[in-house]
Amino acid sequence: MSQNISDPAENAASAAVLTAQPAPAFSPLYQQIKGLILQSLQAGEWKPGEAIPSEMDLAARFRVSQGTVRKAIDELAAENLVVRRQGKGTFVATHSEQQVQYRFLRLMPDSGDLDDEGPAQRNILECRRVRASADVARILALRAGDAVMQVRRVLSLGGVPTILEDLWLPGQAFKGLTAAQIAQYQGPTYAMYEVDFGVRMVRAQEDIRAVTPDAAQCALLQVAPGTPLLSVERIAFTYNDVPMELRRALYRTDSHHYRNNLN
Amino acid sequence: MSQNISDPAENAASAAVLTAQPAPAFSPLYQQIKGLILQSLQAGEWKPGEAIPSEMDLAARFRVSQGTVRKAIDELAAENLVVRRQGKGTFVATHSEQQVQYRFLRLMPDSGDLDDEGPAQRNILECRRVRASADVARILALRAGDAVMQVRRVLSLGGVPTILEDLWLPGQAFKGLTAAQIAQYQGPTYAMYEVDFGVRMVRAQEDIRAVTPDAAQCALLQVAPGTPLLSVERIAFTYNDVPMELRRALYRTDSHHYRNNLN
DNA sequence: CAGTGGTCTAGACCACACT
DNA sequence: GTGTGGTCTAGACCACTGC
Repeated sequence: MSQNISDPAENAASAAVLTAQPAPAFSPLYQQIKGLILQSLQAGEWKPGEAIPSEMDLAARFRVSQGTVRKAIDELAAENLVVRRQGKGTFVATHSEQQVQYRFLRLMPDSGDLDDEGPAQRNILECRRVRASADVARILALRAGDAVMQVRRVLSLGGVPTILEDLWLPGQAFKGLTAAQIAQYQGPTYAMYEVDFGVRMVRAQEDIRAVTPDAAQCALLQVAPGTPLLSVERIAFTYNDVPMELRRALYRTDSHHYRNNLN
Repeated sequence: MSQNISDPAENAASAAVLTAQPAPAFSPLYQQIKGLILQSLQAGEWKPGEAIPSEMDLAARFRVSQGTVRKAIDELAAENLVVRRQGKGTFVATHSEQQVQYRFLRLMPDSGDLDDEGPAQRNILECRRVRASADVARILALRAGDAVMQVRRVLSLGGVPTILEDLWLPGQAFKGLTAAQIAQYQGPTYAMYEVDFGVRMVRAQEDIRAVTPDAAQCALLQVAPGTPLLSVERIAFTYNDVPMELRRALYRTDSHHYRNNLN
């Protein structure tokens, strides 16, 4: 089959691929299916934690074979957008109820496991609406001066203040965010974003440096002046690579380390 | 088909899965095929850069359908052990001739690309045979006191000394390694391991910290005393998760940063 | 038991590379 | 053209979950 497909569930213009002239823009059927499922995820047709239709149902809906739907879902699962559970169904991935509680946190205790230290204790120092500086605006794809929510907090692991981080969130999408909301929420902050703001983080990128903290930072992390810290700048993205959060954090690495697996 | 498979190319005992009692140890056919291909890779039946037999050939050899072989190879490709090239064949992955020259190096210039800075200039300070300390032995799965090769070098990017690293390699496998060999080899050091020692690194793990270098380290990297540096401890593994190299490196992060993508 | 995802097969056809 | 990997289909059966 060499034609493109559209979602019968949509009555408007087809979401098919062939657009302009230059390239034939050949795209395998399963990629098109993947795109359509992605649109439904993005549009919130199925909420995080919910099951999406069975492979047979989707195959019928898109008028393709089950195998083609399967390959599309395989890729979505590989990208952690969806989780397959044999015998039960395929579910929209969520930062809640996930085995790995902190999916994007690569900090590990030098011995033992993160879970041994109990849940991270959050100390919110600040949560206010501010105007985006030039660089924050650039990273979040906003205009300088646009409203952003800024949060500053200290995370303690095993009772020791270990992470000092500033978060910036687009003011539009995160209107009404409060310090209490962040402090009280059980589980990952990214799970709260899903529940309270309908924003689901899908991937992130971190840039890491070694830095010397200033006096204020030393005080907050209770380290001696001159102690080197890990500077971690994280940009988190929703669907379609839209940046939705900037974090600038300092990690103590005296009893923890940043673990990265390379393949 | 619910039985296990063995490689007709081997006349000895089957490599099948069923071993002990407790679990039926059910393993899909394609996993068994994957294991058999893995054994051949490990045994050097096909060398890095060479093509492995076509899917049809492998299907015939293992007496399964092409689709089953395909799924096995899909996983091997996902783990970067082989590379598929449409119209040409499937090739054993290699650290040479790979698009990404430095597969395990996550250091990026703050602006531009690593390639803009030209090839890294290697300055070998030391290359000698020593006895493994307790911690080096533990990491490399040797006994304390076993012979290891130790290398110390400085890598300069764009003319600036940026990485100071010590390498430890099992003395057995890397007998005869010389400073000249490391210095002269064009391309990644991991490519040299393949060519000169038949050792292929398959994955790695890095533990990262922020540290303050001592006077000697400052001198070698030409930084002021007190400059914070990134400490990167990397363990590189061959097939079967056997550790074959330990690197302890210091990265300058004044004009570069460590980039990590999280999914 | 029915429904879900997971495996396996066999065959057809397409896209790409080399010759 | 021939041979390679890549896509798509249709159908059978297996493994797991929950009613």
